Amino acid sequence: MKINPRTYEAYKLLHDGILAISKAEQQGIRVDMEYVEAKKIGLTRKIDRLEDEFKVTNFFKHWQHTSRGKVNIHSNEQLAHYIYDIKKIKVESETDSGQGSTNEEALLNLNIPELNLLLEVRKLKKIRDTYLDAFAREQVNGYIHPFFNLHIVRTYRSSSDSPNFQNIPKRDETAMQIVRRALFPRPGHQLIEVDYSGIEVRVAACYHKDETMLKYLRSDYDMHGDMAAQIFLLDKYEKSKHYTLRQAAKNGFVFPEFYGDYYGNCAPSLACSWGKLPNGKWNRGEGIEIDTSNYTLGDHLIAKGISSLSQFENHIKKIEADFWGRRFADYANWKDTWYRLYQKYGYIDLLTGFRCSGIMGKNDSINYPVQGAAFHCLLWSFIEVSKALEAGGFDSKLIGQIHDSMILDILPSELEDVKKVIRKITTEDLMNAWKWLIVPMDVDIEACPIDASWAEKSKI
DNA sequence: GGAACTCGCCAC
DNA sequence: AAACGTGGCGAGTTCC
Repeated sequence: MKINPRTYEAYKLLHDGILAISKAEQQGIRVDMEYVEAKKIGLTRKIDRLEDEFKVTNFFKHWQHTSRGKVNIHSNEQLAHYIYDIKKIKVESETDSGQGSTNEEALLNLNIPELNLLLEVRKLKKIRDTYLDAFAREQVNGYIHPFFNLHIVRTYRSSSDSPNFQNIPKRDETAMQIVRRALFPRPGHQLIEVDYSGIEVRVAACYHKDETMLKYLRSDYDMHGDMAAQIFLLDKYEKSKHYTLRQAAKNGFVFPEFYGDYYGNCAPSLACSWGKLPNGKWNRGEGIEIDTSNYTLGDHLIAKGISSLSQFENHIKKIEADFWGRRFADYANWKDTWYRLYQKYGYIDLLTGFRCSGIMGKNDSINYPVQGAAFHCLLWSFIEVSKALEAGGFDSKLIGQIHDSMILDILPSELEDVKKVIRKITTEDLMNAWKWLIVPMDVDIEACPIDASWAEKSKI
């Protein structure tokens, strides 16, 4: 049987990939079990205290009083029934199945102070029961060996389990500190993480080849800064003053739009992050300062003639039209063409030789090939780094991977050499291996001090 | 008593 | 016309 060379190349990537990954899995990550056990006890104490505090509130007493059986304060079904059926509070947001929502956002919107206790308990239980328990359960002789699967995900990305090493808390400072404090390198070593910067945006550009996007990616021009200026009506974007707004533009508009979201979702979520008053006007007193004075974003937008959410939504609608109609018109055209091709043939082919078939919506057909090929850049690099470390007789080892990054356990005296090896592979060698990569690639490297936990990672 | 479901929440 | 992509996992719950 004749095999398409592209298919063979894809097969080979998974074959070499799983070999490199299995070596990392064997290596494992050290866990401080004394710390884990002590922390679990501490968290349990805190959780018990918060639960006791909750159980003497009028809110709980009424909930229990109106309930047939014994209330389980961790049952969202019971909570939703009490809030929306018994207390008859209007449902503002629903779950996928159409029930009244009890997630954090929904509960905060109810403005019931007692519920903050429940939310705090949820956070602590998540840390204890999902992360610390998993480390304790999965560790063997003080090391966990997370699995990294290449055969699960529809997009040909990876997944991880037992324990999942790809969703360790990072953004929430408290959760991050508690959980990452449990993970260590081998004695005398240090942990480092190497991640590709903006890899999905770059890989997407290799599909659509949008002229404006290529310019952004091949130069120092700042796409998110430009979008911040447009969205927040700044005369001139200045990194020192407007960095928060740049983050808001990036995470509240640009990325959601790339994933297929639209202004109807983006505008309200952008707006609520700096405080919209109940009457729909901007809150003058609070919000993000856009310069060093007390002049807030609310003040600024009102001055620019946007004083209500509906005006802001209309503003974002226009920006979206400009975003896809003018700024990234080639990109938008590619999305249409690409989806039509899927509809015609029933499958899509990735730049890395993989084929996705099955039922897909438009967003799926656009996102799958990007997500998959972006991960394959990481996987290719992971394989090459694994081979290079072995061939070079290094004692530094790969220990894991998180979609666009690799994590290593480093012998400090090898750090500089390992960094050189990695930089060459991830930038030069990858570009040479895959000619479809038409924009430069770049990696950020973060490191922990010697013998320090993974909570102490910082840019180097 | 386990499979399968919903919901919430962690990551990229 | 529709409207954010991919996972893993714990707890509660229901089904068989």
